[in-house]
Amino acid sequence: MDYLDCEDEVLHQDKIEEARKKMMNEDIIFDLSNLYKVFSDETRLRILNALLISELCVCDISDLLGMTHSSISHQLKVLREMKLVKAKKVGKSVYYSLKDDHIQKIIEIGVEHINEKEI
Amino acid sequence: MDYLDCEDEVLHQDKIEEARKKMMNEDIIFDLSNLYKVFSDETRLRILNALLISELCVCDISDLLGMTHSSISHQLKVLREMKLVKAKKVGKSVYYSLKDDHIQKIIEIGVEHINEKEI
DNA sequence: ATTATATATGAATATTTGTTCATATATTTA
DNA sequence: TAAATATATGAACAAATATTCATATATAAT
Repeated sequence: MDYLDCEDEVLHQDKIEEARKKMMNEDIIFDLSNLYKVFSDETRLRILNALLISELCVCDISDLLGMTHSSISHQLKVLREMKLVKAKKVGKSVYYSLKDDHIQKIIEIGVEHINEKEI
Repeated sequence: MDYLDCEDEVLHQDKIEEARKKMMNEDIIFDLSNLYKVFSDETRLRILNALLISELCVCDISDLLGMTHSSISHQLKVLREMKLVKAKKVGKSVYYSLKDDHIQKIIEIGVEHINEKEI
């Protein structure tokens, strides 16, 4: 059904071709979307924010955020799978900390954008 | 029900307090989560990626991504609301372009993280 | 004025996802 | 060894969200 299509004269074939050539490949887009998905949840952002300040065990995080251990543990699993945090087991406790400093940078740029937006 | 709680000895009150003091406020966390939500969808990332290369009308983007105008238009609305793109109407067409350069930075850091992860 | 085209949008649907609940596992203590 | 504690996880449920479909609006062309 060509009601979906625009007249040829409307399309900018040169621009479309240029974009087609220069765009990132689909695998990277997929990975990127999954990475940002991690930052799109308030609970995970709060966990990352807390770990940016101090290494913490699951109990600490639950207490700090006022949420159940289960909920926190599920989210920590997501963060582990995305290689954003690392876990260190000591006795019955598991201590979590950030794995690299991209996290801080990503959050900083986000904050910048939000602050500029308000102007 | 205190089965949710840890023994007091397990909690690190000093660290918890420090984190509580230094953490970003909830409004910013909320705004941040909404910003990253935009980047968490492949279609929106592809649109942003295309606009990073060239200004394009809705028809161009639909053609480039092989998706319906409706779908693209819905996503462009999200991008407009988050002030990530701007629209310029010329005749029947609407040309979209990026609103600021945080977008490029956010994507770049994301790509960096993904590349390092694979090592 | 009427028709066609480009874009926008509300509603419905299907999928994804965060939390809860129940339970499992691992470690420590009695 | 048995009981208690810290964490992890599968399944169920509820909420959020991307696309489709139908339709509306705005501009241009006839």
